[in-house]
Amino acid sequence: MTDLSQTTIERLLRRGVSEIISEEGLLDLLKQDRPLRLKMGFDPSRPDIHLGHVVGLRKLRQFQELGHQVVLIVGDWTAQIGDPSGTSVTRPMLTHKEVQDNAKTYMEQFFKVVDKDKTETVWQSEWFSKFGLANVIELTSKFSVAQFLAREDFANRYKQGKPIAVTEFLYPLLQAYDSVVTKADVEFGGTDQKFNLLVGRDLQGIMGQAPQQLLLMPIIPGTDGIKKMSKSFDNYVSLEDDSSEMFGKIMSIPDSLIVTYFDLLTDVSVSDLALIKEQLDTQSINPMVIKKQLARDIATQFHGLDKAKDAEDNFKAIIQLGKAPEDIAIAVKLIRGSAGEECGFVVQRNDQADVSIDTFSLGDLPQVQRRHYLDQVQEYAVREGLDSNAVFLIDLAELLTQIKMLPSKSEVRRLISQNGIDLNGKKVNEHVIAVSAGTILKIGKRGFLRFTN
RNA sequence: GGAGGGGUGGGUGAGUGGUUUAAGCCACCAGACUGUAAAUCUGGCGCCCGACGGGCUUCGUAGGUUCGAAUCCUACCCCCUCCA
Repeated sequence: MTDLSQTTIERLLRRGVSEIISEEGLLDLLKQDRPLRLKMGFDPSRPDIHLGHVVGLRKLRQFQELGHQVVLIVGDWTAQIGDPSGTSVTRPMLTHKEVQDNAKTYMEQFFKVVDKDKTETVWQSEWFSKFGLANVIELTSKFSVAQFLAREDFANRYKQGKPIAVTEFLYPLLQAYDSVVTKADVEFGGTDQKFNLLVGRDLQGIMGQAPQQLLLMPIIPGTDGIKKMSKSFDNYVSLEDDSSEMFGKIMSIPDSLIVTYFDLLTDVSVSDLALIKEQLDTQSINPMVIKKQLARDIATQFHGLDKAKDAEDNFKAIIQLGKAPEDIAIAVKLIRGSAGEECGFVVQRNDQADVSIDTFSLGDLPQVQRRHYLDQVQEYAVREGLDSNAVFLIDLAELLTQIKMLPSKSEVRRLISQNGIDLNGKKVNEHVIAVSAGTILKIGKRGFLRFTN
């Protein structure tokens, strides 16, 4: 950790950092040549980590590589209050077990990026469970309402007559106290956490500690390219996503986001970054190519190179060429009903119990209808060179809703009328169709189903 | 304790007795096109049906007035603001 060359500083304190408070203070700390205590807290009421969080985690990792120590605080206490920020509804209280489970899930993901060996994990309850009312009063007495109202979003909400819950004042205080207990040197957080982190800095000062320095990370836009990445906007890439999903989601970001993602989420060098930017600006390269590189890079970070490559192949096949994937997760086994002309089927899904369903019977149909369907079967048999015994009639509305691929029969009809369903590459235009073993059904852009016997 | 504002489809938000399955926007889905699951354009977006047509349900909850209600009345539930 002795090497503090200009390039190191540049990488550490510029890239992927939106603000440092104070930069001087932080530089001084770095020069002290001792492992710094880097505080990072999380709220175990939301166990999922997405790429938005990864920006900060990568930064932690970089500090670790210089020998510094991460102090991960499990906010099991504040989680119980539930962060009431925004106008979001008060969350239900979590049970102890839920908090435990969430924390576990969170940490599994956290250590995909951050070095576990250089991390000390502490639980808020270690100190707050002994915290009494007297402590609370003492803590609250150190700050004034005016101080809190100075915070931009509080001020705005106050002006607009929007509610501010009392606990919202308490929340930063508890978080600040964490800094005191853990003797944090630097606290990491998104820019939206600025106020909270500042309170920690102040409190440390008031309590006679050296105030922590703050490293604020930019909030990255989600896959929609507009709103910040967040689970509630459903524009996030979760670390739990499998490689194909991750790859695909990144391919769906608007082109305008490519450089930002490269910058914040990969290790491509500054010069390469400049090159990418140049290529995009001058349109000398298809953005898709670069986006694939991005998707591969990120997928590799979390799933390894092999899986990332598979994901890419998968993407090419399914999305770009519209082919059916190799392993279709849902198989529908065709079975003949007792009356011979009826058809039932068994749905077999990966990792799930088989479900047997009766679907369609010609039995009590009027003659015309009956004729029509039998003709379909005949036609299909001839076309595919099959015996008509091998051809089955399937009611798609029934099938797709039963297996919950689509939410309602109306939805199925809608898709059919919009040419959204393919049978072996041909558009389906009624909901009762003839199929045989081996038939592949494509539902919408990404749903696939395979018939077997 | 007092005064007031409000609860509408996934989100926002119009509509204050009939032409309302309820505007617009966002999100979402499909199609076309492309450079991709980007962008753009077109269409769709409560549920059900032997289905180019038909039926049933929906505006916090429960009742009521009316030929007719998201719109009026009553009760209840919930949210918010201001004053104290």
